[in-house]
Amino acid sequence: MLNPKLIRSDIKAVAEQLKKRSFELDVTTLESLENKRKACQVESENLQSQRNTKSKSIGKAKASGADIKPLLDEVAGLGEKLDAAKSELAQVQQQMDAIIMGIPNLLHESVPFGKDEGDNVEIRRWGEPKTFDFEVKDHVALGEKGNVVNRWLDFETASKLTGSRYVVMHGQMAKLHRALIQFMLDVHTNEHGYTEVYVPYIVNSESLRGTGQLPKFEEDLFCVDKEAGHYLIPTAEVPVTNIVRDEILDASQLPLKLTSHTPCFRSEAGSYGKDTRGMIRQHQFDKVEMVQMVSADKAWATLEELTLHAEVILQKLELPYRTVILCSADVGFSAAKTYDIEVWLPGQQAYREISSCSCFGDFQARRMQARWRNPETGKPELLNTVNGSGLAIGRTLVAVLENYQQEDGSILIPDVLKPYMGGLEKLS
RNA sequence: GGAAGGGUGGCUGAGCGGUUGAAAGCACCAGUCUUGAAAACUGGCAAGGGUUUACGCCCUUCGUGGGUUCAAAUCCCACCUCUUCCGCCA
Repeated sequence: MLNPKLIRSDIKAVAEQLKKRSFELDVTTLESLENKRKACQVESENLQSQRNTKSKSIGKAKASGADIKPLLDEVAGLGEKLDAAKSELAQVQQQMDAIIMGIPNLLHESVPFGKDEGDNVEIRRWGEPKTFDFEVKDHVALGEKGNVVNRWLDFETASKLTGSRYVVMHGQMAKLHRALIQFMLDVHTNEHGYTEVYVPYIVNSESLRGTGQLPKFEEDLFCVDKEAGHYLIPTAEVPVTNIVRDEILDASQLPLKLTSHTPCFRSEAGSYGKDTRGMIRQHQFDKVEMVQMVSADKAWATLEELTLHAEVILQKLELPYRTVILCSADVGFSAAKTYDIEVWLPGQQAYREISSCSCFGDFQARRMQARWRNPETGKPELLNTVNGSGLAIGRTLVAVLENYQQEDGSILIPDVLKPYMGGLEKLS
């Protein structure tokens, strides 16, 4: 949520900035609502104030034994007028809130302008895509060996159990998947200073509002209980970030660096034809997430730092990747700036997103009322939130399979994962 | 699932129809004392919003939403949530 004061005081500038992400702000509607709001609020506060003083004087009169009847007569019609004014104000405010909650975050000035994802800009590259002297297979082909009770990657059985876009993993493949999780959590907690957290995989709608998934993107979510407003998490970002909702942190608690492994659930509505083959786009996938809550002055540096934390994982796994900055058309609703990290997939001969690291400024914090107390002023200030995948487990598994494949279809285990695989050298 | 008791400011915790936005304590900030620190003492200290050039003035907020009343932290109803006990069960 943008600062309502900013919208009020300089709506033209806000509208201008939003144009960069092709968002048309309805300035006329907003301005007229704002005028109405002002009038309504002054009106209802005046009435409220009148009633308060009169009620107080009744109390005093009663205490001193005076006759309160004339005073009661004075207040007679006030209540109804007040109710009317209040409900009008509430209506106006509701309309404004609905608009304001639907406005995306302002982009950081360093975000390049673009029309679509093709305009994202590569900013660095690490590692060389390996050349193979045999015909490479993609992960689906590599995972095919075996049968219904031991196939490495079994999409058919998963669709029997549930439907499309799920997977069953068996044996060493399931273990490798788990090894990746352990490895990433260990790196982030031991080397990058994050604290591991375990969180619910189902959250309420307030949490989803806090991080910005609701009200605008409900169709992307799996709802498990409409009445209770409970949804499966689309990312650990939601429960982890909302830990600080309605809290005022002490300066000594910053930066708050949390990491969490969770499954993620996405309906993938609107991506019907996309990535239907294999594990790239699933309704359920695991992810290790990094989240940092920091003071405003640290936000941008934190984004750089956190992005490197994600890159370190790929470096340790010796997987070639590149980092791109998302252009204005591709940055998500709540983010002010986003780096995507794309890993090289020999099976696709392409770099594919494996992590997305974003700085949200105070956009999420304002929705969540997540603050910290600045000792210099003694006043609470909104936190800034930064988060990123470190990394998506399923896609990392795909990358390991495809990059470490051998001609005979076996898979070498990356050195850093061997300790997690009981010293195993390769999957075969 | 049944029973009982709670949810109040950054935290602990009083208040249970009317100068209570809310006692007290802790924490925090400033000062006195001290070579310095601690202790002690003195003072300050909620958040959000409106309005004003400004001092200020005003409104809202005691889990959430309704209701009663001129007036609600305080009474009534519903819901959420926490604790304890019983039952059931990973």
